[in-house]
Amino acid sequence: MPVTKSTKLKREGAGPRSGTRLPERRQGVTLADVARLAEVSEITVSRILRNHGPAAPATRDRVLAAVRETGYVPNRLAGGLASSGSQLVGVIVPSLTNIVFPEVLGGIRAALDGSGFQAVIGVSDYDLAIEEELVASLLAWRPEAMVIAGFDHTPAARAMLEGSGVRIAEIMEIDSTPIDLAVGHSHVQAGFDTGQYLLGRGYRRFGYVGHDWNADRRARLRHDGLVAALASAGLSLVTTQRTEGPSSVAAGREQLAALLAQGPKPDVVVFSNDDMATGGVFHCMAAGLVPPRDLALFGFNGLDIGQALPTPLSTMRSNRFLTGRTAVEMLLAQRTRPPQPQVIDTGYEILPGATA
Amino acid sequence: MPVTKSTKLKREGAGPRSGTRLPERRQGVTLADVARLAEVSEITVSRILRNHGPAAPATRDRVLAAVRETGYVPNRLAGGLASSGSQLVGVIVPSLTNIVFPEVLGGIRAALDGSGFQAVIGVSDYDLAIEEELVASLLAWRPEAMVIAGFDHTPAARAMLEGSGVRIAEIMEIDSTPIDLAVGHSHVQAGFDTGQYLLGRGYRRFGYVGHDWNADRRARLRHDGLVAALASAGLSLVTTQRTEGPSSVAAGREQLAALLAQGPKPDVVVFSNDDMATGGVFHCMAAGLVPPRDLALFGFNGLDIGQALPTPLSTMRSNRFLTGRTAVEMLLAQRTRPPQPQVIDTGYEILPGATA
DNA sequence: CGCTTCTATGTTAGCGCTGTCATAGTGCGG
DNA sequence: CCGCACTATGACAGCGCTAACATAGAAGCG
Repeated sequence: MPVTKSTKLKREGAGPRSGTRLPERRQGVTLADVARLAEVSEITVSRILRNHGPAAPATRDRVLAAVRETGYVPNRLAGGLASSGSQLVGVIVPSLTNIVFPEVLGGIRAALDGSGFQAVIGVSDYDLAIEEELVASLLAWRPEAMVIAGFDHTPAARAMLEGSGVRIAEIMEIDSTPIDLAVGHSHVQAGFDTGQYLLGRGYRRFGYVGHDWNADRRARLRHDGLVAALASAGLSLVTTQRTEGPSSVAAGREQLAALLAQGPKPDVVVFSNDDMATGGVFHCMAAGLVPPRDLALFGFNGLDIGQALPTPLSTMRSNRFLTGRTAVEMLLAQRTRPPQPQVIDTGYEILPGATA
Repeated sequence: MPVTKSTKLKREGAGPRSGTRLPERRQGVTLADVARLAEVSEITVSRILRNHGPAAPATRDRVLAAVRETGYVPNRLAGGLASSGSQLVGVIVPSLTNIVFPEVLGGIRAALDGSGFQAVIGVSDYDLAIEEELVASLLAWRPEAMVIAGFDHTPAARAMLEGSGVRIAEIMEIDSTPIDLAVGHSHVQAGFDTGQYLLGRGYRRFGYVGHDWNADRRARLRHDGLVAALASAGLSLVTTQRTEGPSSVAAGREQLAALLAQGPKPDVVVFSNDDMATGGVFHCMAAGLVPPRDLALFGFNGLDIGQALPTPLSTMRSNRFLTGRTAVEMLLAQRTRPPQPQVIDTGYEILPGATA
């Protein structure tokens, strides 16, 4: 066999590269370098590294040795371009500091595990303009699929998503019609069920403590569902308190204090989520109020922190991990969009706890 | 206005080789399509889209209109390949569910904002083998820089990082010599200072509650620093409790209960971090112990949750956001590795709180 | 023993974009 | 008017890799 077959132009020159001998781990080792060292063609190296197509054990060993010796790291940009497939899944979430999103990402990573795909994460900070930029930016990497939290997108972002042709999962809610696939649960229904549950427990004077509705539209949907449940019993919220900022334990504490300092006294307060509700529990502790005797509290999400409280929080658990995993599993199982948008309900359950 | 304009020109000639004229990629507007529509060359479109080189206003308008009409999204794989620059920064963190890492990512994103660079995040789950895979995988995208938490890497991962030639920031600790740049603070010193501080407050019978040291080596460094401070006062830990699992509020609660149920009674317990310490506070609340009167508690990190507690946690605040931001700023400011490894201390401060 | 079927490897032709150098057009001073 | 410095645009050659199509032996087979 022809040993020194230089298919392409040989790159001679006083550059930082040296002969094909010493294992000098340098940036700029290419397939051609490995192929030359192993005395095979580039495509053979490529095939062996990807476990694609047949290969003689002896050749394989020689190639792998050459890879090790040169410290070769494949260039995915080139690989993706050549095969028009990036092995990437784009993910856009509004936040990473709200623990529910890292949990979703955990599910996504679990589904991706062993698939050879990798997630590229974008964080929109609850800002649709940033989300639009992220959509463009991630689409530019030609992902095989996209996962994006929520249904709220700018028209441009929606157009890009639709026009991209890649499979799209809109997750965390199912109260609207998705572009392609929705995985999550109904927040309106969750809010409604919360109301029904608490009415069933005998509460009648409902208070609400929430955070920014513009950013967290899902929190508003739950609120609306709650109000609907109350309305169906001829009731309405007796008092409401809402911060313009994001949800946090500190905000929940402050907002409950503010709520109780003014206006009618509720017998139960529903919080926009567990972070806020945990803050509410802290306020009660500091103020000497014992839930649910003096005041009942109810959250949403079913976070670990709420369940580790001295008095476990009464709340509703959503399946974040399952949502992320299911979304990616469905996306990878069927690489083309179905004729009709699909919706998967990952559900939720009430955690009775001891605060309501 | 997602009007249904004939965005993607329908291409026929589905034959395997339809000359070099009409591209009939299933789905994908390319520069060539835009160029044809705008009646300019591809390079002109490329230059205008990148704001690179001169362009007549009329041409620019025509090109931008064509881009809009076709819904063109640049292919970054191709762009990166051609210019050998991906505009990517690889980031590897051990976890996203531990809030400190999203906070670091916040700092990284802040530094990246407006730079045109994008972060690609890998999560190692505190597993060095996974970290090694991630290093290879991220390096394959030819990032301009890498940020990685900690100094602990497999030999192979270290070799890849060193050999890649790209700038590397090892963050969150500075107790070892970095490959290139370290940004963070000394955990040994933090542990030592914790000990000194508590000794100064009069505590003498120290207990320790921790979590998995194999995964979280930095927690161990703090422990070691604490022990050193005690030793310098002729003391040692009177009792220790450690879970094999990760840190969590629930684990902290259980471990403190276990610690108090057996062996000598401490007058202060130092926790491996704020999550664990918060669990400790919860245990005290449930057990009727009032800190610091009955038992003092001390954490690490300075998380919001600890400060929102009815009794704010005594702890040490580290600057996660600053660490992430500083690391990326330094990396981008100087694109080649300095002759000597650099170390930046982002420090910490004691939050007195009210539990110790 | 001619012919099909594998297996192992190579050759060719781009993937979509950008760096580099070349080429027209333009205003302007001398 | 010529040369000069620009400005605006284009032609061309790859970046590093892989799909698709060869090719050449080695079996398999009736």
